[in-house]
Amino acid sequence: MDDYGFSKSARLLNAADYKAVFSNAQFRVSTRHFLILAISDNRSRPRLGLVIAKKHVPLAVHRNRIKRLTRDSFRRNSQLLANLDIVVLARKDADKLDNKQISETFTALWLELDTKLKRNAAKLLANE
RNA sequence: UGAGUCAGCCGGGCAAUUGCUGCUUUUAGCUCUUCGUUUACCGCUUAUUGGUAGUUGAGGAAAUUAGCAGAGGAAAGUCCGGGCUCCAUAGAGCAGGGUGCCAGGUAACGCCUGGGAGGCGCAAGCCUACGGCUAGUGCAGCAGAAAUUAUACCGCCGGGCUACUCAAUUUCUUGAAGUUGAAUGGUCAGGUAAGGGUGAAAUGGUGCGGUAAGAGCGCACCGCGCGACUGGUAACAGUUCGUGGCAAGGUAAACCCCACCCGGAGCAAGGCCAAAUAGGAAUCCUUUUAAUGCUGCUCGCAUUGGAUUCGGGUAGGCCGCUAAAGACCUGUGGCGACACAGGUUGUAGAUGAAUAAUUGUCCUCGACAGAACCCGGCUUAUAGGCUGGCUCACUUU
RNA sequence: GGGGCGUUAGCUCAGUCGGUAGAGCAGUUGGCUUUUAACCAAUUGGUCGUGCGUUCAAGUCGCACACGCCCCA
Repeated sequence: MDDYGFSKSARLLNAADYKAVFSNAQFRVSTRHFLILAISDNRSRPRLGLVIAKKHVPLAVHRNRIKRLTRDSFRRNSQLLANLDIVVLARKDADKLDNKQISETFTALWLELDTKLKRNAAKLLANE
């Protein structure tokens, strides 16, 4: 698990995968510009899906930019995210941020997600 | 040098590290899987055949090695045209829609080129839905006398009748009556279209003659219509000739007429494989009505009915999917758009959707903006920069 | 990606054939009522999405652009 690749096995591929995440999201973290939903799975690797609505980011160029930056941040931090299926949604004015701000935002969000995940695991252990 | 105008081109560069997609390629035969071969075991049957594990052959997926390629001039809007696919082989008529000076180019176009006409500009040059209201029908508020084969309200003009005033003159006794003329007013029947606050628009313009006053009523010049002639393929043009006193207002991005063009849907088209699920599906043959579909309608065509056979099909996957009316160079023809011939080159193909991120560095400090079946146009957005032609102004020689 | 529709007062909508744009609700003022609501009367409010064009005249006709909505797997 020391590669930083982002191939098809690391993406959500069809409508069923997305539906699973939306309908029973276990973890939610967000900022003013982004919302992250996630569920834990028994896979060996994390998977990412992106939902960048045209309504919130009107220009195709900006949508593509946000997706690229999100993927890049995801693959750099994939060790943190163990076996999660993650969906990232863009909110309004997400296109107003520059590249550096987006990268920083995601790094922070991954960390927050990681702490939530660990707390959850600890809780499960305590219950047992 | 400055201002302008037209045409063409570029659309951050370089390096390092880490990534993505496609194609080709390397490796281990460790993982999964499809089809075939064959061995053993198990179950079942008249025969077949099915399952599990292994041998071996071919292929695929994923991984791995290396290499190559990887957004635009608008990729955009979807405003037109074409290819391609299905609907019948794309058919007939009506309806409907589009185009609209002429000629040419093109696969085609609402595009482009050349020409004509009109308009703008000192000029280079630019702009124009630019057929027909002397085929028909309709429309024009308010204002104005009048809004359409013009009309006659005011005004102007002479005439008849009449009222009154003035002047001249006749008759007879101071005064009165009559006649004639002039001015003014009223009235009657006419003549006029020069002038008349209006209005977007008022039925040729200027001058002279003419007249009671006026008027293309007549004449000259200008303008306009029609015909001929000449030039031009044509639109159209003319210091040309003849003819008409002028009759013909606006609106067709009003209905409409004329000429030419258009079948419908769209890659979410359409085809193939195929969990789930539901009971039909495919092929052949046949016929009347009805229903549905092919476009709004009519004609016309197809399907539902019977027989034979066993596959059909949603999620998902694959094909369609990129070599093309291609790009570049040279030559020939043409004013040109473009065409033809020869040569060179091989240039994204994603699918929750690739072409990027970070750092360094340089400069002029980087605009508008992201392919989704493919082309030809148009339109709209766009920081800054480069090249060439032409025009005007100024300066110098 | 493709196809279709819309934009008029604060809100919901009319506007036929081009001729100075209306209705209902809401708002304001007055009346009625002890007061409020209801009711009655009067009244305010419009760059007709934006621009260019055709026309004497454009909400209406033509073109371009902007924004919003719906449908097709």
